Amino acid sequence: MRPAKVTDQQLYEELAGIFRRKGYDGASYSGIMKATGLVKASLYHRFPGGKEQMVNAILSQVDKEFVNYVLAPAFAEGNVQERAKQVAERLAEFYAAGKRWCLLDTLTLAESKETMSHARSSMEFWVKAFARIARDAGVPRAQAKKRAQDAVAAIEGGLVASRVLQNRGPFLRTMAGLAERLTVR
Amino acid sequence: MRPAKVTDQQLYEELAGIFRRKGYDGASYSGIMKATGLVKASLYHRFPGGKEQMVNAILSQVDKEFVNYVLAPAFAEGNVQERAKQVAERLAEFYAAGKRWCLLDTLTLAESKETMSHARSSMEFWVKAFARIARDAGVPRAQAKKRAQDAVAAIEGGLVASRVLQNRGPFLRTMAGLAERLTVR
DNA sequence: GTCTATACGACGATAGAC
DNA sequence: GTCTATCGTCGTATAGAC
Repeated sequence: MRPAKVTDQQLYEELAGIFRRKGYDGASYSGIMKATGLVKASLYHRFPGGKEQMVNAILSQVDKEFVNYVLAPAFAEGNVQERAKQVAERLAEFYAAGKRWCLLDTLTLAESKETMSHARSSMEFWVKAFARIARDAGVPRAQAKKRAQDAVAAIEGGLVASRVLQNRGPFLRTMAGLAERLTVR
Repeated sequence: MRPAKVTDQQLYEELAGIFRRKGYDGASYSGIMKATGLVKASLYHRFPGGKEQMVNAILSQVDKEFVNYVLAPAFAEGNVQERAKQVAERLAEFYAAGKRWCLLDTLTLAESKETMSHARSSMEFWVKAFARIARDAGVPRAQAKKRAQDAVAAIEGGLVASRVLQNRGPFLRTMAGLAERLTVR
């Protein structure tokens, strides 16, 4: 068995980049081949299920990154305000200050049931993390969940508006106000 | 010249539906043919420029609807609160209470320059309408624009979150809070 | 204005050599 | 694990009859 040209990690990152920018249908094999340096047959060797499997692998990978890094402070010990701010910082980092779109947005136009349900789980976990912060700040349970959903929505919207308006302001302001909207009042 | 099977209006609505749900690359001619009842050659007769032209026509059509109906109250006479609420109502109607996605989101993954710049103009006009409401409510100019951008972002995000979570709550709450976020404080 | 027919490249997918 | 070669299907586009 020949040496791998690219590690799984490298491959995942390239693939995530493509699908993030182009969406499911816009991500063609010719584009994926160019980005990864692998030919089609090699890609099918690694992902016998084709694009569908690539997308699921990517979502799982991004889930890990979100759980273990981006959202981790939400479940940590310590001052709630600090934790909220740390999550906001890591989100800004993750989305490259608004220059990267969100896979949960770009992939959910394709009508694959598996992808849809995977994306839903991912976003629900995200909501849970935000709700945890809100509750730790003293917000009642029912209200905390709504607040968390609205905060996630604000981030997604910030990314869309920043993309369409070609102005990162909306995303950056959402990040700046995140801690307050989750914890205050 | 034969009678048209479908009017421009009907055609635009079907096309808008397809592109809204599938995005640019996901909207195939086979799907468009099924939805419109016209064969490929007939579609090329009406839109010699193919999908690209369809998209531009749709965006122009939707612009008209937004300017003349959805956003019209923003530039009307009368109580600001009332006008803001009316816009919110019409937006909820336009997006079918969160069941329809936004073309400005789904079309801006394709990298057509013309489409991107059209989408940007559309969203900028939207921002202007919201800013007008905010200013009429006494918000200073510079702050009004940011507030307007953030409100548009909140709506886009509400739509994305509602789609991914399969729960219209986020979109509906955004609509419910729209008038206040534009006019109060 | 709509249709049938046709062309062709791109795309998704597989077989088999190294 | 990667490659070349190949294949059928689908997406895009046009020509010409009615």
